[in-house]
Amino acid sequence: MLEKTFQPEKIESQHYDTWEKEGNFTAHPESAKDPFCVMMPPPNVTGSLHVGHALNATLHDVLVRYNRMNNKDVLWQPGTDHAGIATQMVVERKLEEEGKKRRDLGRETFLEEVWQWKEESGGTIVNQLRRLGVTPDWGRERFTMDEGLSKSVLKVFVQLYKENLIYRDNRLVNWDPKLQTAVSDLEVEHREIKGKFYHFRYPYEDGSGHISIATTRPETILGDGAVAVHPDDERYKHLVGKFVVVPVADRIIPIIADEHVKADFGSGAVKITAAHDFNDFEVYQRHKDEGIPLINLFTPDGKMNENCPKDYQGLDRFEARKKVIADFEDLDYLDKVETHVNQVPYSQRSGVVIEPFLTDQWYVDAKTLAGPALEAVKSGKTEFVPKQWENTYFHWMENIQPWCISRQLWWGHQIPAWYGPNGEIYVEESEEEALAQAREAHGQDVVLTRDPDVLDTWFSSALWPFSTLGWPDETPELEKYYPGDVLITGFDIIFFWVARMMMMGLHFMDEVPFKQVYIHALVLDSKGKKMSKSKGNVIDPLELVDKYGADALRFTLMAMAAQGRDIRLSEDRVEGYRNFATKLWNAARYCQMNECTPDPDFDPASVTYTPNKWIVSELVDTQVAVGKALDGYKFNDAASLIYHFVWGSFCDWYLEFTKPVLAEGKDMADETRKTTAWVLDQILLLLNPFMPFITEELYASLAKRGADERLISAKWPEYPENLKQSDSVVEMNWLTRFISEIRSVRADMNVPAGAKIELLVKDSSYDTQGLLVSHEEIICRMARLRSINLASADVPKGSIQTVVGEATLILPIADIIDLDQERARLQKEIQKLEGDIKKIEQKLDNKKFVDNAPEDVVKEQLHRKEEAEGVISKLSQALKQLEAA
RNA sequence: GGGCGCGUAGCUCAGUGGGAGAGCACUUCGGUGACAUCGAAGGGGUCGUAAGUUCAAUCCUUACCGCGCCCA
Repeated sequence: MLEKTFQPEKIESQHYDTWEKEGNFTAHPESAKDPFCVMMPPPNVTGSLHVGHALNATLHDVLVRYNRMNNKDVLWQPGTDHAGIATQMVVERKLEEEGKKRRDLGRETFLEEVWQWKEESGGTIVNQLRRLGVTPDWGRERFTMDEGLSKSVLKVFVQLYKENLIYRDNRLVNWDPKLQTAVSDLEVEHREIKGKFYHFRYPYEDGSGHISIATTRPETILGDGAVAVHPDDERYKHLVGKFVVVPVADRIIPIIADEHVKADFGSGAVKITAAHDFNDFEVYQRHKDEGIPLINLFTPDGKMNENCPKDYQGLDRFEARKKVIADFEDLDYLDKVETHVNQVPYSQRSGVVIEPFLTDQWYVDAKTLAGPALEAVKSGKTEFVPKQWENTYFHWMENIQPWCISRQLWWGHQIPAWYGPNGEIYVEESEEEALAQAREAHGQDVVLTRDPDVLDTWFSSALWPFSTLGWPDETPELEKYYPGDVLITGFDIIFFWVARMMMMGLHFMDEVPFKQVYIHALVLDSKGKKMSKSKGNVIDPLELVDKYGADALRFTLMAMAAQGRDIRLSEDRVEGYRNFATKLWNAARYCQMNECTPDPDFDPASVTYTPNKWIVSELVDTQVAVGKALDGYKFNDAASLIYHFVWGSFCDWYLEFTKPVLAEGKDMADETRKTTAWVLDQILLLLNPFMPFITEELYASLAKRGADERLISAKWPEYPENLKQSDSVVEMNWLTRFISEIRSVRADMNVPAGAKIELLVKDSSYDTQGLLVSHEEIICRMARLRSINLASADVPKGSIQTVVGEATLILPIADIIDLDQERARLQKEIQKLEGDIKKIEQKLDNKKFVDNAPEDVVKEQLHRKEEAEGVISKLSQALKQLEAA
């Protein structure tokens, strides 16, 4: 016998181990089955599981289990990425605690430390994922730094270089002075900061006066190369071509005209510091010939360098700012200071203010690669779900910038570029090849130095859809599983990852990496705020698993995964779906107690008892709708359909219908037992992708099955068409309405819940009388009646009356009820119906409605009107009798 | 500033060109051989505002108000 409640913690790990041990997660490239392939977005190897991962993994798992049951050869490719910056930071911090510094250890020793850390701690998130019951092919787990993937990275880099799609360039990058590396545009967070707007005066070289400029970054004045004004600005037109002296820096710079200057902002004159501002750099490029210097002021760690006046050198950039202001004030060139809100770039990685910095870096010609990637989505080869995300993708791709792929780190794929004695570059997959090339060029052996930088982590992630399948080797996996079916991820990495996989996939495989991209929600806290450690509103998915079970968490996430809307997760919902699991568990317990055991020879098409026919029909409807929902990634619809079928149709009604039959061993008892058992089995099948643990446990508990017969390897049910019997649906709809109506008036009239009362039925049709006979026991039991009798024209005084269809229901309980209350109830009911009729009549009186609306809509309104009038007439009669009493 | 999305019951959210829905919360009743992590019944909404299209708008269009996110 099953326990009274479901205790997830007792069975979860055991089932998981069994599934895995039996090889259920394994892909079979050699099999003849059609493939279904999804790629896990590789989490950071430093990461630990948050709710976003839980949502992503559950979405994958539901689809994966569903497709497995649909006889697909499923590959769910798992793995982690090496997270260059994050991992290096973690290990550096750990070394610091031991009093060691990265640079003291040297590159090789440091990397050994990182690898060691990865071996010990890198598996955290992967193990946490297992707690959710998700089933990727763990045997194929990959890591972006492992041998095969590193080989792919080398090949891609070299090939792109040789195709002129990777090049070296000297331009401004987002520089993180703390980490001392370039970071991606996408890793820069613009924060609105209340700062100061400093207005300074620059005197004209000829001593004829001064021009005012304003800046939020006074320290960059030391590197000013020009003052720019708008060419049409009447105030300044005559000054263009003049020179000004930059105070403190003591440099003479030109006044230039550029259309991008906003005349109405500040004084209308702006300083141009080309080496320290992206906009200024663009101005500089337009005016290179006008003698504008390009002066870099900083050292890589954000201090003032040798290009600054002596007394500035070595100062931190923020100290320098204060000093510039003070020096201007001393010289009386400080006009005024305003408070000002401006956008300040911060590094997401280190949290310090980003510095636009002029350096040599490696770039991918993203614009060229973006062409086919853009076209593939436009032509529908790859399709976003929901579709609106395509606009985000298009916008990004159409405005794509050169992709800076070099990082000044040690942890990552070291760039395969070697520099010769004359600074010439050899890009090859190995040092030997580079040396050979150099030997050829020089006619003798030369010493080469390898570029010390590593590649952006996303460079290797971009190759994930084919590098994990063995590329560049021509493997059976690559042949079978590329392109993948669907990529499931959050919108926040459309740029980082999706776009780049599209570019690389198309360039190297000549085919899109996946046919669909399902963009899922962000998981927010219950107040709609992003979860973050600093806000302290992080919900730990594993705590929820401990408290409510993995199934409850999974089901909650699926029930809330409506397309195009973020998820506000609250514990109440998880608790609610835990209750759902308990409900199912107890329904199974009922089946077990009543010996409803699955019969392999049972044919659901053969049932004759109407409730059995009905539940089978309802099940068929549910199965069809769930399949449709899943095929369209409507996970919330699928979850809700199963929920309502199980709780509403099966538990609340069907099992109650079976009670009289089973308790008293009626003719239909055997059929009903088999039907109940069969439907429960079908529920377990349909629910399995969502709640794998409880369903697997119940499946094993409810029948003797083969040793390896498990839901994880079962077939998704499909039913023949003849299982649906709509006459049973009509009949059961009548029955549930009939029972509900009696319950409702009983409660309204405060009839004690335990009181068994008599029911009289008047004006019933021949059909209804038949139904009353067939379902007498069920009605009596569920509506708590003593007896059901047909009434003559005389209604006992002081009865409650109500209407179902053509029949009037009479509950003669004058001794229990309050007649005034009953009068009021009837009046209220009549009023409501009259209101309905009025609305309908308004429509029907409108000639345009009758002429234009589809015929069935008009008919329906007529029908509704007649029905309401029928009920009113009966209720009015009841009211009259009451008045007479 | 540009783009996208969202305003539906107290809360969290589904949904639809033709009778407003769910879960939770709330109220009343219930200790009945599956289940109190439960059952039965009930209250509660001019579907953000205004105009337009339509026979008909919560749904389509436009504007506005409020909120969120992304990009500059």
